[in-house]
Amino acid sequence: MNNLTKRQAEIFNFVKDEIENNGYPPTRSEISKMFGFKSPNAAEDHLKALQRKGVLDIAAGTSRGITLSAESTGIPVVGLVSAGGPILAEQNIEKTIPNNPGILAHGVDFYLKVKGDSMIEVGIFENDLIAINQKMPVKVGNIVVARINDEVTVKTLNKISDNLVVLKPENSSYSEIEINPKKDNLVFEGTCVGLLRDFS
Amino acid sequence: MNNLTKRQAEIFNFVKDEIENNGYPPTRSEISKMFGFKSPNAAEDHLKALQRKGVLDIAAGTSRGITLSAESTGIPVVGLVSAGGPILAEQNIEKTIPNNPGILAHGVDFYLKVKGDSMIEVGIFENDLIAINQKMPVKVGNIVVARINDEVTVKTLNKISDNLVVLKPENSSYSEIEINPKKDNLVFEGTCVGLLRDFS
DNA sequence: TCTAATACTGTATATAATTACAGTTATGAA
DNA sequence: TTCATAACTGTAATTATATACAGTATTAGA
Repeated sequence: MNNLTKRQAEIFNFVKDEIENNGYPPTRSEISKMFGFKSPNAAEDHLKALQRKGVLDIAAGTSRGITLSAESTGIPVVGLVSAGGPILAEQNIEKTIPNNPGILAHGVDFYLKVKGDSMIEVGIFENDLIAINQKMPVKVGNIVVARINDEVTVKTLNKISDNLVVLKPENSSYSEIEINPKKDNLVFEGTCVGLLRDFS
Repeated sequence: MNNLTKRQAEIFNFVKDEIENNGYPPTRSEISKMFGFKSPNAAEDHLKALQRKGVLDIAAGTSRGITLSAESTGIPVVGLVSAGGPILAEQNIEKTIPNNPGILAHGVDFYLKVKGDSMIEVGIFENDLIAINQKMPVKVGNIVVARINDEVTVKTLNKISDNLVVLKPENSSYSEIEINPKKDNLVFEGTCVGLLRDFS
């Protein structure tokens, strides 16, 4: 998010949660009640700040006229880039697509656009979007997004130990990748929790 | 929907669209303005009727406190059943999942849970949910949901003419299905516009 | 045929909600 | 130090909104 203060982030998250849980945005009073403000103007000030910072849109003279701005809504879609740096860096984000809570069993932190055919035997095809959860512990048997020396790849995790990690492509014409995490720089970016394909 | 009158359906759809487009529900005045009512009470009456019929929930004393009820939100997921009757009949609906406008390029009328392996070569696997659009014209080359004499199947449409329709499984161990629409009862239930897979 | 439900108009009012203005205190940057 | 920003309190006013009550005309079902 766009350098919100801690407090602003709290307010923002409350607004977001209220929209998600209630189906409509909160009023200034409801925000104030939640945070113990004695004046609705405290909430008003925060909303204005959040609007200034571009994460909220506020319709004037409209009760509950708060919406999340385009930037703050949506889940980023990143390409399978080989470059270094954080996978969610701005320059990697191709677009964002609306959040869809409740469709997949696990939370989705970002979507990764698949390149290549190394996973076709489990039905992951080029240009599919795979939904990635960054917080789940990586587990043998799961499909993971791994970064090996700044190269990002999607494979099934087949073995994980102190000095050997085995990543298995799901395509019999490719061979397994063996990594020694002590020698090579290996980072797990997340676990694949879903797949989205758009036929068009 | 639950036997709404034509007018009630119009109001309902307006409320639904407003929530989708604005991010928050309309007021009675806004509804009245839209439909040309000279009294906000006309809207109030309709909302009460929609609440009585179970398609809306209304929070008392709350501005814009309108939410779509669980039944009226969400897209149905149906199993690939062989039984006759409409595919979206209540007994076929396994569950509903939240609507996710904007993720797929085309509208989704329902999701179909895939059985079998006849489409694995295009990455459609057993238990995948394929997103179906019922309104798009069926086109050669697209993946379609077809009902042949009360049996529902998912295949690529390879040829369509007055007396021959060819459906092609995307798995080399299966053979093409040739249907004479004049002899066999063939109905296209829709076109596959997306795919959703939950790894869990 | 009677009755309930539908689909409104018209009026009115309490209250829900936005939002401006005037302050206070604390903090970090110029 | 000075100034802008953040994070509030407190008050108040306008307006946005929900919602009741009293009607009327039409339609659909029992």
